[in-house]
Amino acid sequence: MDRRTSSPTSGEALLFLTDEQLRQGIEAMFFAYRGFTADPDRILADMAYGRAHHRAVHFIGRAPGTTVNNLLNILGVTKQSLNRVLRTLIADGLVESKVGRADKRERHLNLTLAGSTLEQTLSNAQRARMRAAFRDAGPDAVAGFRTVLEAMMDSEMRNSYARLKDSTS
Amino acid sequence: MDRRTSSPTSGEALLFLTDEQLRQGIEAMFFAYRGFTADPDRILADMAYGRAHHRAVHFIGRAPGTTVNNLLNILGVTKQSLNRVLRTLIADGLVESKVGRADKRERHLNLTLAGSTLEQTLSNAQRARMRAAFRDAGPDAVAGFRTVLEAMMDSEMRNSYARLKDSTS
DNA sequence: TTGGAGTGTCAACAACACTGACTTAAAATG
DNA sequence: CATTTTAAGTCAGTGTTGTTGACACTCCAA
Repeated sequence: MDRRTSSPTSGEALLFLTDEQLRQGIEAMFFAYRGFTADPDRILADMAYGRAHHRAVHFIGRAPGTTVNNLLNILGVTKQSLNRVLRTLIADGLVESKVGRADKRERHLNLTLAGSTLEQTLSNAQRARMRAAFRDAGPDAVAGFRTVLEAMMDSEMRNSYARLKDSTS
Repeated sequence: MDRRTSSPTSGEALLFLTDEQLRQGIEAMFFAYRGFTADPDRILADMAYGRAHHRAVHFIGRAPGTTVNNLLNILGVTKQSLNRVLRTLIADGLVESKVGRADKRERHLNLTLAGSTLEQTLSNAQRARMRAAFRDAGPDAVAGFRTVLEAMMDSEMRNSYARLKDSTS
């Protein structure tokens, strides 16, 4: 109905919060995410792997030696779902699982050389698009992009994100 | 191509294009998209519908009277996949399909009252999060957010996005 | 020693995507 | 007018990724 339903009393300052602006933001997220995953998906389509494998390989590469439980929290899926993916990755020699030293119940996950190669291939494809987008948009836009995305996360996800971010900064 | 790289010696100006910065952008997209879909997903989980129904209802509401083919292009799925979703939505009385006047091969899709209600419910949930994120981040960050997302889209998606954007601006 | 945590596995199922093949109807084209 | 193309719908089969629920095993800690 009315596009500027946000708050008629707040004046010009909040025009970026109208329903129409929000809807455009929503649609931008939808279309951009498709681009975001398109390149790795194309590579994976030729293999017996999917997006879930990409995610697992990405975060194992990012946090070497991580435990299954930690990965579970980052990925936000059930252990059964992750296990199916991990099993194939381990069977295919892309990931190795080592029993923990301190706590032998835990399994520590690492990429093998082959796993690291796959991770690089996928990352390079995804980074190329991100780099082009960042370059076209410029540093100020990139800062805003990150700020909004961070504000959009659930708080647990924001914690995971911050932990990963700080681990290599 | 290169709008920002006019300083060929790179240096400070391109620090936002390091692999580490790109990786953080990638992870921000991943975590944020989870938040982005979380609220509507929770609502849909209690019904017999999923994310695909949400998307269909969203874009039919956004472009009333759209044809099946147009929706197909926007959503980027096969007609079999879309048809499965549309069939249930039509059967449940949320969407109505009318034979085209000019071209009788086409079907024009519109939300019924019930469909519009569902769309509002889902949109409100998703907009609430987007609004909070936008408000926290501020107008400049939002502008940057939109700029980067647009640069990340495939060109066909960018066209769809622009067409929708202009249709209500 | 008992209870609980971390892990792994089996089975069943659902959502959502895909391909391929086919039909119907209508429009467009020669 | 005959042929081809387009729009939509359908049937059948398949694959990936997610879910529950149930159960076993190992190990840590009270």
